[in-house]
Amino acid sequence: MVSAGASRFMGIRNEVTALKRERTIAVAVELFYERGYENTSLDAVAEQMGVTKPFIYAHFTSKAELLAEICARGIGSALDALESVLVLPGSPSDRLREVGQRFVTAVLHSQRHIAIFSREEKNLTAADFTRISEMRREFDRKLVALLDEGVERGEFNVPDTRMAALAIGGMISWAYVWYRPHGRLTLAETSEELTQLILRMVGAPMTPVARPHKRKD
Amino acid sequence: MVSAGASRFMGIRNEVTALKRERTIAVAVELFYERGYENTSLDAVAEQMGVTKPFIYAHFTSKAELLAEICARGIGSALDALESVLVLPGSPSDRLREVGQRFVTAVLHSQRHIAIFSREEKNLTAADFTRISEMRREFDRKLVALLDEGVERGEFNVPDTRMAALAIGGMISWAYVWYRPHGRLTLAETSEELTQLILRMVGAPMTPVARPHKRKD
DNA sequence: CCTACCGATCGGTAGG
DNA sequence: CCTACCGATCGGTAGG
Repeated sequence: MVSAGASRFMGIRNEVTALKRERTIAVAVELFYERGYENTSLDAVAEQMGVTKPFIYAHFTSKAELLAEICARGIGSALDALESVLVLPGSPSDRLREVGQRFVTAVLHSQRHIAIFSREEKNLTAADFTRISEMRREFDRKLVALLDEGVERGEFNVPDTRMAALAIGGMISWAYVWYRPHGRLTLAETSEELTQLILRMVGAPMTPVARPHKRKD
Repeated sequence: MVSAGASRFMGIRNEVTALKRERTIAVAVELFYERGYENTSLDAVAEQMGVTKPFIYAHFTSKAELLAEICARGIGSALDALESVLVLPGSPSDRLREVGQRFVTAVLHSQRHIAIFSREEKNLTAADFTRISEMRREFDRKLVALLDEGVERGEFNVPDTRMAALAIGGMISWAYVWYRPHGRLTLAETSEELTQLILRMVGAPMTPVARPHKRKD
């Protein structure tokens, strides 16, 4: 992924190119999310940016490539969140709690990307779909491994870790459907609640229900 | 919904009409699910049935109506499953267990319908989308009410029943993504496992492998 | 309910 | 990277 932090390694030319790609992707995310991929013409994307279609084709070879980039970022952010925890020390319970927090946060921050991947799967090329699905399977495998470790150490009580991983993944991924940034609960509260539900589901040792309230000691 | 059981109340003419609608819907479900709604022409649907497009327009006013019917059946089957339990006697735990079984079963039987609704939301007319979304909200409200009842009676331990209902709904709905009819687990096994996870998540008693929850803080 | 067709949309590109 | 365009697709319908 091209991030602002990489700028210092790029010439001004590449930097401008990267910026144009980023802007195009950002606009496409918005429109694909609001109207759907097939209901969004590249003319509409270009118009939203104040340019014309060939501008887009200077940076992407096809509409489907733009879609693939968006989907890969969505799944990638969830996978990154998981992997960032797996290198940390701590008990399986501690790490699963941290996974919950980061995974939920990633999904909610990438809400639109995740929604687009969920909806537009059939509009990806076969190669892109395979690649991105592999990322999803990678996520599942690593989550299963964490659950297995917790079971082995006697911290979790789960009869079928593969199914539990799918249940956890689904329960969180589905949040893209109902979460609203200015809804009843903040992102942090939502993340905290869902993490508690995950821990309870796998029978992790109960910590006092950490409601997002200020403690008054 | 028109079912075979209604035949005795219909003339042969209406029965034939109903049959044609059913066949059209069945073929459309298959193709919309496999290729996506926008990638499926009505010519393709008609061809699959050995007829031509005007055959379809004799029974549906538009492609979007066909889509709406499919989506409504998917959500309707989940809602029916929930409502069929709410009229039964029994403790909240008993009924939640039954909801788990029936809801999972309904989702997996309607897997393709649920997938199509999840993906094609943006292709529904505004009116259809509102109507079907209302069914989904109805589902959530009724599940929240059941959880609330369990909390009041001290059977469940859930800090936020609205979020728990969304988590349960999501975890099960998501099964359309990964469930495979001839996969590792049968439908009954999948249903049983997921139901156990639900019960554990809300702190319901009697889970065979449950541990006592510490409630001091 | 078929044949035949229309009108609109749109991804992609030639030419400059 | 713009203007201008092409070619294909497809929802929907007239006419019989």
